[in-house]
Amino acid sequence: MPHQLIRKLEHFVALSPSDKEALVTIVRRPLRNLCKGTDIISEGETAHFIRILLSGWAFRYKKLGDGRRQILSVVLPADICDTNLFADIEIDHSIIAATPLVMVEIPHEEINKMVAEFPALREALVWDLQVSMGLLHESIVNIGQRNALERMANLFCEIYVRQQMIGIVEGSTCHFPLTQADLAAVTGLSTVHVNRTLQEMRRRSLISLVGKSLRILNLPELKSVALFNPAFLHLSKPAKDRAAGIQPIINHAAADIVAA
Amino acid sequence: MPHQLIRKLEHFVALSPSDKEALVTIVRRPLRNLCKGTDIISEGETAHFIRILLSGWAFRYKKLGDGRRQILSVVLPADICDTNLFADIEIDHSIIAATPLVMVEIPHEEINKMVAEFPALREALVWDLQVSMGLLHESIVNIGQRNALERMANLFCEIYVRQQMIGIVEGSTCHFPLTQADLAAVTGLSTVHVNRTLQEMRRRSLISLVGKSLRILNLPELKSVALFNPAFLHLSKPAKDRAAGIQPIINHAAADIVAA
DNA sequence: CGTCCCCTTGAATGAAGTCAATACGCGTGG
DNA sequence: CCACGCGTATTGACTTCATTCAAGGGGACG
Repeated sequence: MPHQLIRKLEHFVALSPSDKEALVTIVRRPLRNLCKGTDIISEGETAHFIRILLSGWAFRYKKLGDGRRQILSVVLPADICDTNLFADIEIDHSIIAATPLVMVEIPHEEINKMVAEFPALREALVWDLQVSMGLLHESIVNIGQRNALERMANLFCEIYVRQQMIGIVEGSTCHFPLTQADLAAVTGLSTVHVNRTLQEMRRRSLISLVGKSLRILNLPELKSVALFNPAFLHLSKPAKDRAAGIQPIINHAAADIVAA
Repeated sequence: MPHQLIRKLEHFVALSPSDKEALVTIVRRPLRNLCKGTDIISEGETAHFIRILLSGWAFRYKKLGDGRRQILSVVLPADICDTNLFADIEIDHSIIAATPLVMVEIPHEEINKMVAEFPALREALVWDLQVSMGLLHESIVNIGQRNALERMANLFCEIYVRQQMIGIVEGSTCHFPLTQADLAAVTGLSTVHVNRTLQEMRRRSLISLVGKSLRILNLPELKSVALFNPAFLHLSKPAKDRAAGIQPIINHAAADIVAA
């Protein structure tokens, strides 16, 4: 499982074997298994550790006083649930398991020890946090400016590319366990309209979504419909590093991701 | 000017006189004056320092390929423009001066030196960053779930409370230099609908907005219409500290803010 | 005095929401 | 093996909220 985390972080910063070793070591601890629907963190709690998702999906969300709910972002395997990496802090939102999931909890003091010894890992984690913020930015633009079709297209692009970063897509197909009601809560649309928009996307042969499996039928067209912009992935700097020959293998992977 | 920054940070963490002194010292450097409409940072640039707004307002925004623009957040005096405090990183959005403004640029190395010597300041800055993320969360909920009236009401609450935190409101009145077109770009509405919603708010005697001045006529009602939730301000922990008697003066100020 | 920007207004249009009924699996248990 | 229930997906008809288009008004400023 830590392979996915390593794979993701290597998109940001080159990691030495000892960096990776440190990462594997710190993740080797009791796992927590949660059922779908369980709260991982609730608004108002104080986090004393960072939680890393090893498998399964989760939702970061907030509720309005009258019960309306908005999903802020989708948390995928190898993602860090907490927005503060190095210190205890109270959180302003909740996270709930969208599927059964496995995670580890690492106390801040251990993270701090680790990054003190392995500066590349600090850099990688900070970079990862910037990507999380970038996702929030994209989400605001998405909901504020894009119409239903563009919004959904953009979401599918985002999820697909993020899964590509951790190496769990197979060709044009990836896992996608969300219901239409989930999609509605992510995009700020109604379930009915999500349903109709999905039909429109199928009619246009952009995607197929059966069971829990998403297949991108026409990625260039999907990206174009979505006005998709992968800038939030913050890949360029390490892409440059790699272009200089530091990590040719990853370079190739990054090229896949940013390519149209 | 640094008073406002100190005042804001004291809402998060108690600062000693030497902490404050360090803050004043680091801010004492050449000021940059920018005209309204000038870009402070553009998407794709790499930030080598953090920029602190001393006076004036700015917009954090992203553009879609076809020109549509969404404002991600409003940057107020005493706010930090950059989302990465301690290291150079490429940014995924732009910031533009919404009014004429004054700011300082502090190299990351100096910030790092400062927080190494004054840990309370590190804690305060990290806390401030969490509030920025909280604002993004609120913004997603706002645009995704609230209707036009609720959205605008929420925005006015947010701006009012944030200005209260830096001590620049006078009674129920505060500065508000945005045009209706700006409001539209923040809320994801059209300018026409912003105009009509403002009329509705005036009709209901919630606010008055003349010139560049916002007056809250009925704060409880405005908060209730907005389903306003100040949790994103992350005030509770230090509020508890202060309740323990550490900083009675600020305690009082915090009480003002969180009070209905 | 004209120009530009911002605000305001009306009318028509359109995108998305709501309501309500129906259909489809799928697992459970009789 | 079938009946039942439950969550999820689909559909139609209608409503509503918000956008678009277009025009007019007011004030600041050169």
